[in-house]
Amino acid sequence: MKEVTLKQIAENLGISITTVSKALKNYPDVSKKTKALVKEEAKKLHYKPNVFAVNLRTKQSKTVGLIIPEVVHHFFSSVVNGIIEHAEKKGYLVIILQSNESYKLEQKQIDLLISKRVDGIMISLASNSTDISHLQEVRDLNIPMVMFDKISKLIDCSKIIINDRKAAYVATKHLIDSGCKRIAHFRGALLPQNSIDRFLGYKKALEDHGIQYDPSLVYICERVDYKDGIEAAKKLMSEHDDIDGLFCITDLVAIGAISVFNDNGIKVPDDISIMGFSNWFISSAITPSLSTIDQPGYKMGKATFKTLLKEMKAKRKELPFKPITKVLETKLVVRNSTK
Amino acid sequence: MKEVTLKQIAENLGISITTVSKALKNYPDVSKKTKALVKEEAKKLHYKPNVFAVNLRTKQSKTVGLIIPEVVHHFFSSVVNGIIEHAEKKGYLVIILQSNESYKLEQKQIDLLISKRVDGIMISLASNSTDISHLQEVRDLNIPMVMFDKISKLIDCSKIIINDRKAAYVATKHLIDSGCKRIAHFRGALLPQNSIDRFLGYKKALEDHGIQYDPSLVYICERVDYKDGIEAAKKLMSEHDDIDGLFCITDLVAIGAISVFNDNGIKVPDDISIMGFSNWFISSAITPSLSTIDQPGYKMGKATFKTLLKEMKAKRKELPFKPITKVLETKLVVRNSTK
DNA sequence: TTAACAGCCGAAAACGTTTTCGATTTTTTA
DNA sequence: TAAAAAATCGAAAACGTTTTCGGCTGTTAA
Repeated sequence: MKEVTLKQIAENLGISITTVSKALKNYPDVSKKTKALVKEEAKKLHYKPNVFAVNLRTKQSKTVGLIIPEVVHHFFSSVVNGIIEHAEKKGYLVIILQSNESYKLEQKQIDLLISKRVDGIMISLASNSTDISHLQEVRDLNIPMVMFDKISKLIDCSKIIINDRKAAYVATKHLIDSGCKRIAHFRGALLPQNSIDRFLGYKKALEDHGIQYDPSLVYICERVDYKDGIEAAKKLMSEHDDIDGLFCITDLVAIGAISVFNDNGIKVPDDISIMGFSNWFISSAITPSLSTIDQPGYKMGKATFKTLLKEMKAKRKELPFKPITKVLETKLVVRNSTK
Repeated sequence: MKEVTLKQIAENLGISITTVSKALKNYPDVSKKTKALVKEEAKKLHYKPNVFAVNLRTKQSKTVGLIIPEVVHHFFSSVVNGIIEHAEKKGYLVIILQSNESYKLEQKQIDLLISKRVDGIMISLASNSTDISHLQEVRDLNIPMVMFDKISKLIDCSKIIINDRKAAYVATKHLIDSGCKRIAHFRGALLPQNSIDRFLGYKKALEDHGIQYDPSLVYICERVDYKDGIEAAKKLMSEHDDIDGLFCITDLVAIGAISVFNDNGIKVPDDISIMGFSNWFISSAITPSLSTIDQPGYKMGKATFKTLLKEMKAKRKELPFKPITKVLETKLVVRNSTK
């Protein structure tokens, strides 16, 4: 049971390997008759080109790499969804790696992808990635790369993002518009740009609407998850009793907070209005359903791959490529956790 | 700016390519002195082997394929997590494909993976995959394959599963033990084995405990999601008023049902006890928190890859490999939606 | 009749690695 | 000191494809 190769077909037909190869790829200097013959024989033998040889010869793998902080995560899995669907359509396969929010791992994985010779790399940074020499290496090797969501401004490459600051502004403004006067904010860790930007949007909205910014109303959620939300809410309750609005950096944090309020007889949204962020789909399934900002994960994945594709094409044709930055629209989603 | 190759190193050192190759791989017939020289030079030039050439020569890609019905799904993303983590440790990369529960797509993707010459394939079947000729092809080509969670009994390969029937039995028994007499079941579609097995477990538990099985208490949720849960719950409410227990095929269905009961003044668990299935982590975040069956996604991913690895190793050594079936333990998780 | 040309085909190099096997040198043994 | 054994190296084939370039045939134009 041997592999079917060009050689095999050539021998069967009594012609050269060259002609077989060219016939299968519709080169103009092969007669219609031979083309038909070759194609028929290829089909008969179930010929499939050996990708290993093709890769070696063409110097491309038709494979792209994707690094995300977490796989088990609604937003990122939506991005993955958008990416692999469009990649497959264009004949590319996707290798997925998870940095676990670790800078060290991220660095290793970049090396892995480079040594695997993927045609391009898509990455959303780990929160603690401040050193970016590994990313610079990708640029230096002239490997197409697109960053999305969690990006670094220090690297010159294409970027697909949302305007976190603006979105947070809209979220906070919605709380203000619905009558909230004392609005707390559960923010993320101090370093990640997302966390900073959302905080700044919150602050700006307050200031623009005549509400004094009060640092004691801002709580830090390091891991930005359900438990963080619970703890921050408990702390908030013990330290303040006049809060009527809360903007959380994540739906998950918001859900944690809601559960605390539910347990303590604080009515949402009557006593306190709550905004989440992401529109993780479970936010429509809790009680009360959560008002939030829709973060378009699928679209981001799609745009990320399409941009990478352009860059890969340009590279193959040895054309210059100017990195672009695309800002995707977010949407305010009003449900029952706000008035 | 040329690529660094073995040839390059050989020329620099005035020795042969063969020796360089062997030195880097610690062949015994290279002197310590040359080895040191070669390694030093390799490091100096940042030599990285060309995987394309290695693949061609060794006939393996050190890459495995993974096909799942859905990426944006808590259980499957947990499996993905378990797989890619352990694969990376062993030097394998993972290509992820999503069948979108479509048999047609699944078939194409298998072909894709075959033509990419992955070293092995892991797959959880689409619900409507009854024809399994594409899987048989994988077997025929002697490509290592492991099926997990949604499997087909007709294919002779390794399988990693849970005992759905037993788990459903435990879930239903928990309802019975806590005093429920009239227990409804929101099941999945008619075809998928999971759906059938969970239904059978439910039925068996009733029968074993002297409760008459009543077909009118079983509702079908085609898509097994939140909306299905809502609709089934509404229907249940309109058709029956004596239900005191409900076992749902999925946490998501259960959450949908709970929201309906919440809205209609039906107290959970006082009026009706509810069991989910999966222990999707949001189930601890809703009110009331959901009692459920823990389905070990991460462990399943880990076991799936490890089994595949064994099979790949056996193949390389041309040893026979006897497919195994591993049944992972599930756990009853009691929270506040049951008494 | 010759030159030019189009149409068709194949030899051969190249991609970069791995591995077999034989050659050469050095060391050990008798 | 000669023979045997060990240590070290390299030539070359192989993996299967793509592509350049030149050759051959037969037709057309001058």
